[in-house]
Amino acid sequence: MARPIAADHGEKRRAILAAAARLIADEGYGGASMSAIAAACGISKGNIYHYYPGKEALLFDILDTHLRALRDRVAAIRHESADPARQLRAIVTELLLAYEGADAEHAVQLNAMGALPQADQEALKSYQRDLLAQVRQRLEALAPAGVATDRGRMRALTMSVFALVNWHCQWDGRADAAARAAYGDLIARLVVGGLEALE
Amino acid sequence: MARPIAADHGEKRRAILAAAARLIADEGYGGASMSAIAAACGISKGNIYHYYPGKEALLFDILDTHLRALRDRVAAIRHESADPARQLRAIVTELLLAYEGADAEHAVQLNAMGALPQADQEALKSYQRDLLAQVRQRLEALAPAGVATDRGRMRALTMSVFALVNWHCQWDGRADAAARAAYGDLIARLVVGGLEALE
DNA sequence: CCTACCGATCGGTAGG
DNA sequence: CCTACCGATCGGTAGG
Repeated sequence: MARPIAADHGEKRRAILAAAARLIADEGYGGASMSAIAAACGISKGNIYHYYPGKEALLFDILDTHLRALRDRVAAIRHESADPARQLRAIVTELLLAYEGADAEHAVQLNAMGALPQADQEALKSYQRDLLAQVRQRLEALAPAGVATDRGRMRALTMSVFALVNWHCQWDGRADAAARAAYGDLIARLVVGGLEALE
Repeated sequence: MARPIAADHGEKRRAILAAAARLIADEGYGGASMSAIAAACGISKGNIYHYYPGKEALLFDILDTHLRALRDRVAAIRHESADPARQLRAIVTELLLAYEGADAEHAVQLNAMGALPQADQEALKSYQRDLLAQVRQRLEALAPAGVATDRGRMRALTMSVFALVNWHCQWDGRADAAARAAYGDLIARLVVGGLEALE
């Protein structure tokens, strides 16, 4: 009879993923060695290769898991208001809250995604496109008519919202949930108020 | 008699710096080898150690040169108007224009500055503080009274402006000068309009 | 014949 | 300004 998969298989896999994210965030992809990742988990380096065929697969799984979770969290928001300004605030706040406890994964996205082959990067960018669409949709509803139909400016505005959200960890990575919600509110006000000021 | 410094010493040093910035931007600090940097310059690896005592010194010089140039450019702006909104636009546009042709150095700042010892990072952050002060000063003049005296919110707003400026290369790194000026204008309008909407 | 690991070491390459 | 190397460590895999 075949031996069953160890009961802690999934748990250990998650531990490897978390340790790898932390080390790659701190040391970069090239600077984080498989040995160091293994040591951080209290296992042998060889043992990692039972869970992942190689270092690149580990990096991909970190980003795939992280970005899919972000997309799913934002897609699952039950908007309590039809007001696009409130919906925008709900989305950016949800992202800021999701980054709490995922700062390592977020840093890996910013500084190590380029280490993946182009095809893998494309697969990950589809999650990002879903997120961008959620934001752009609300911005289009909020923008003055002349701006909402300007594809170039709508792209710039959508990217600007992600700039604000994604940069937050750079200057307030240790913010608690209340501070994140307050910044989400600030971002939403800034963008909604700013949009009205565009011609 | 001591041998004079080669006529092309400075030129070669700059070539090493530019090649190192490009490779560290693309591969990360750990992934960019001294051999690869040397090969990109058409010199031997050992020759780099004639110009720099080590890899870290190279990284520091990339960032020191880049950030000092940014600070000096912004400090040298001759503001043609006393209007803080126009001054803010001039500052963010100057930064966006300075990033043109310095995308590698900018990327190194974002993804490899953490590889330096804390003391070196502090030295570099003093340039960043100068830049932040230039922006914060204008935001304080523009913000409603209740906001301008709120240190936490002023910090968040200042960091938000840098989020917008520093994130630009992520989605439009190949923008020409006109596109950069247009985005600087958009950022300034968004922030100035948004500030007025805060209580 | 399977999975789950270990200690040891592979061929190459890193920074210096 | 190069070749030739060093101690160590890299990502990845062997036998048991």
